Parts: sequence; C-alpha cells; structure tokens
Amino acid sequence: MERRVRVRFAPSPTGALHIGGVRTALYNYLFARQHGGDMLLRIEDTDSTRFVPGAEEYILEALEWLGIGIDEGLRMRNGQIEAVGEHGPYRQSERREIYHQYVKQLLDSGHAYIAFDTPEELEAKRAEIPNFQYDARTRMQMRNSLTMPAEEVQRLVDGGEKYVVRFKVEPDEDVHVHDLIRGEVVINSNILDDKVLYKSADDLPTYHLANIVDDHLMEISHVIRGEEWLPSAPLHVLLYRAFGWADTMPQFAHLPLLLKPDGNGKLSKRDGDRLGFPVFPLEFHNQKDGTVSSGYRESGYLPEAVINFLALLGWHGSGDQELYTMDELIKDFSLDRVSKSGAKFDYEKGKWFNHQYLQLRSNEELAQMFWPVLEEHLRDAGIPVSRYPEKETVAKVIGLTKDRVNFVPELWEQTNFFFVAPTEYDEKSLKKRWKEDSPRHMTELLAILEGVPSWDAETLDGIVMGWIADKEYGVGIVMNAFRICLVGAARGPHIWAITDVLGKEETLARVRAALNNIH
RNA sequence: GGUGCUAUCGUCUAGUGGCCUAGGACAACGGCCUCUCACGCCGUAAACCCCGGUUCGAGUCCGGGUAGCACUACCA
Repeated sequence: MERRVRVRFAPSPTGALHIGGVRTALYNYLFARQHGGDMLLRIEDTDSTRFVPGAEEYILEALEWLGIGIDEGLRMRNGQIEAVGEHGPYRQSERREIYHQYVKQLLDSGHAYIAFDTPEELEAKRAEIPNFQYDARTRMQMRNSLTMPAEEVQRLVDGGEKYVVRFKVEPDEDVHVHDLIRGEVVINSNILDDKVLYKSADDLPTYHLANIVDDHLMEISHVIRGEEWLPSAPLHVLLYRAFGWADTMPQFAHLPLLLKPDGNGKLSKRDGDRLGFPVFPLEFHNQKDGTVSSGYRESGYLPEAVINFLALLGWHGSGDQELYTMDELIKDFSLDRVSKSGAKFDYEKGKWFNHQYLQLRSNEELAQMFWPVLEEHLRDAGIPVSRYPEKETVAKVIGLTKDRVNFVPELWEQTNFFFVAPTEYDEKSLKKRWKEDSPRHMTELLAILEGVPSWDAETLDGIVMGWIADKEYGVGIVMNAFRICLVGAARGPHIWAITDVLGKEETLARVRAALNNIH
C-alpha cells in the first residue's frame, strides 16, 4: 500500500529564516505538490533560551511571500497566523504532555535513563578527558539511574533535582540509514553518544525526541532536510525502533548545503553582510540582539526569481531548461536529480534570474513597485509634489528602460533624467561627444525644433535627419550633443523616445540650458 | 582528534562504460546591431583532484591517497 505523501518543514524560531532553510522548504513543497500530498509546517521551539520574538511570524510571512503554500500546521493568512489540521498543536512548546508520555515509554522499556550530571560536571569531564563522550563506555561512571539505587533516583526527582533523560544507545551495532539522495549510509552505534532526549529544567524535550515523536504522530512519510542532519540520522533510526515504529519510519533525504560564494564553509548571515547581498528572504529586525538583516524582498527581488534561483541551486531539471515557473518546478522536480555536493551560493546568477522575471512583469506593475523609490528620489531632488510625473508616464519610461536593469530600485539610475533635468554634464561624455561645433549645431537645432509642425518621433526624425543631411553634418556628432543636452550624458534610450516623454517645451528648455552651461 | 558525506570549466551543473575532439547556464572576453549607454544576437576562452586497478575501452566501476564540508551540546 502506498503511503500518502506528507512532508514537513520544521524551523526553529531563533531568528530570520536562512536562505538555505528556504530552499529546504521549497524542495519539501515541490515534493508534496508533485505527489499530491501534504506540506506541513511545524515550529520546533524546544530551546526556550534561543527563542526570538517575531521569528515565527517572519518565517510564515516569508513562505507566504514566496508562494510556498502550507496545507497543514501553521501558516500566514492575511497577516494572521492560523493553525489548520488534525495533528496539532503544531508548536512543540505546546506539546509537552504528549512528550511526557513518550519519555515515560522509553524509560519504562529500558531504552532511556535518567541522568543527574550537571552541565558543569559534564564540562569538567570533557576538560579532563579528551574526546569524552557520554555513551556505553562511560555511562556507568556517571550519576544516573543506571548507577544509582532506584529509591535514590526517585528521591532526587521528587525533590526537584534537575535531571535529563538520555537515550541508551546499544554499542557495536551498524546502523543503516537509507537516504533517497545518497543511498545507504552506515554508521556504527559506538560513535553515537547517549543523546539527551528531555530536560526537566524547562520540561521540554530536545530536538531528537520531539522530532521523532511529532513526525510519527503527524504521519510524515518523507523527511527532507539539510545535510547537517545526516550524522544524527542513525540516532533517529534507533529512536524509531525503540518506539516500535520502524515499519512506518519516514524515508530520509538529506540535501546538500549552501556554501559561501568565496572561500570555504557553510553560507552564513555574516557572508551576506560582508559580500553585500541578502541571505534572508525578508528584511528582519531582530528584537533580541537589535540587528537588522537585509532581505531579498526589500532588495527588489521578485519572489518567482528567488524560487527559480534557489530551485536550481543543488537540483537540475530533466533537460536544459533554466527558467521555471512554480508549476513547472512541481511537474519536473525529482529527488534523484538533487546534487550530492554542496553548492556555492552564486549571487550573480540570482541577479540574472531577477532580470529575466522583471522583463515578464508589465510596465504598470513595475511602475507601481517603483513609485515609492521614485518618490523618495524626487523629494531628495527637491521636486515639488505638483510636478511629480503621471503614473502613465512612469510606466512608459519603465517600458523604455526595464531591459537594462536587474532590480526595480535600479530603475532610478536609468530613468532619473526623465524626471529631473540635468544640472551637470558627464565629463567623459563631453570630452568624447561635445565638439567645437556642437554649440552652433545645437543653436541651429533649437530653431528647427521650435518650428516643427508636430512633436511625434517620426516627424522629428524626418526633419532633423533631413537637416543634418543637408548641412552634411555628422549624425553621430549632432545626435550625441543633443543627447547630452537632454540626458546630461551619452547614455539612455533612443533619442526620439526621450523627446516624446519630455515634450516640446522641456526639450527646448534643456537645449537652451545646456547652451548656457556647457563651456 | 573521531565519524560521515562529497569531489567535472571561476560559479551552478549535464554526463549512470563507447553517442565526450566533455554539453548547457551565469560571470569574463570579442564581434554584430547602433546617435549613446544598455538590452539582444553571434562567437571565444575555460573543467573530468591525484595514483593505481577492472575492461578491448573509464569523467563514468573498484581501491588507496588528497582536499573540502558537515557532525561531534541539557542548539536546532
């Protein structure tokens, strides 16, 4: 019998959602959708000391922005967090009673034991003995229910002594983990330590226990997570067995890591700050440490570009296709086309993806996105609100320039001269394009433009080109000088597209101004 | 240190024993287009970590090195 595909993304609310985590969420989502299964979101907040306020909202909002839909568990709807599904609660901190029962099961069956060693004692032990590990070799020398009389253990527990419950790993066993991406991975249980499963100090389980219990109870069929979990996968297998859940144990798939673009190591928040690109989907204001992290959304990225870019970092399609919509990704996704090796984060390619998706958006849509940026620049330039451009004009100008930008905010550098007349002229352009004859040419051009019967591109082109031909002037010389008058530099879209937006009056004014100001 | 994972152009990758004089994409470089700058188009350069073995034949399989990464917490 085929089991219903149910996968989960289970982040910790310890800060902004890392871009690698986003990719993990994406692959889970793609896998679920492709198989007509469910995508769950569970919050793993078993470490009360690392909780960061707002992180949960952030995670859910980021997924919503990216279009990674959640079928069950926690999700964002119209700015509100909602919980859906029959397997709740979906925050581990709200599942204490559930875990109690399973901790007890393990204790009763002899798969776990109570340990009283304090963090300080353990630290001292590690300092004293190199490579100390709490395991079959050492557990009999420690303060735990294996070495102490039952009454003594009971007395300490009843007396409120802080303790932890540790998993009793049986030695000398080869544990096999079948990984969907890497195949068979075998690890001997001797290298595993007796992991802490539960801590009485905050009455919460650790990741390992909560994770197995929840995945089982939530009927998860596939665990798709980062490679950093591969070393603990054997422990998880052992836990499933200890609980007697081996036959419904989910299948594992460990994803390759996202690496630093330069040098070595895992991509981190620091790399983003250092190299100047975001490593988080959304901007995040960390209330706990006061830091602000930049986000893809705020940097002008389109969600579909981020998705496409991330999808191809560590996975490839069945053919040469690089541009994928979410639906196409769902159709083509396959775990066996996920790479085994880590992928260096290539920010340059991310830009290219954004460029591609930017071209697909309508001018009106882009104008809408660009408007706040534009307003700010116009304010800085001292343009009165009464002289702000029409939305239609902005859209038109974007249509002329969008193919040369990667991000919406960059539109300003390409379009500023449409909205603000040049006050200075680019020196390089002047040197190369403003010749001795240019003032005379521009004076003549001014007279011609003043007398044109209509201001459309075709008429202007006919008249001006005719005049240049008559006088045997160089087209390049005249047109570039004209361009400098209007733009302030030798750049920009076609000249008649510029005059069209500027209008007759403004065009003539700029030529006159240039005649006065360029020496 | 221990354990595990990984190893093709600068980067992301294709490649599952002959189709590989190793393919695509980003970036780089050159050309075309052109009143300019871009875009676009066309093209160039650029890689199988090393050593053995198996085989008629290895980027592809095996072994050993080497390197990188991850894990090694009362964090996830």
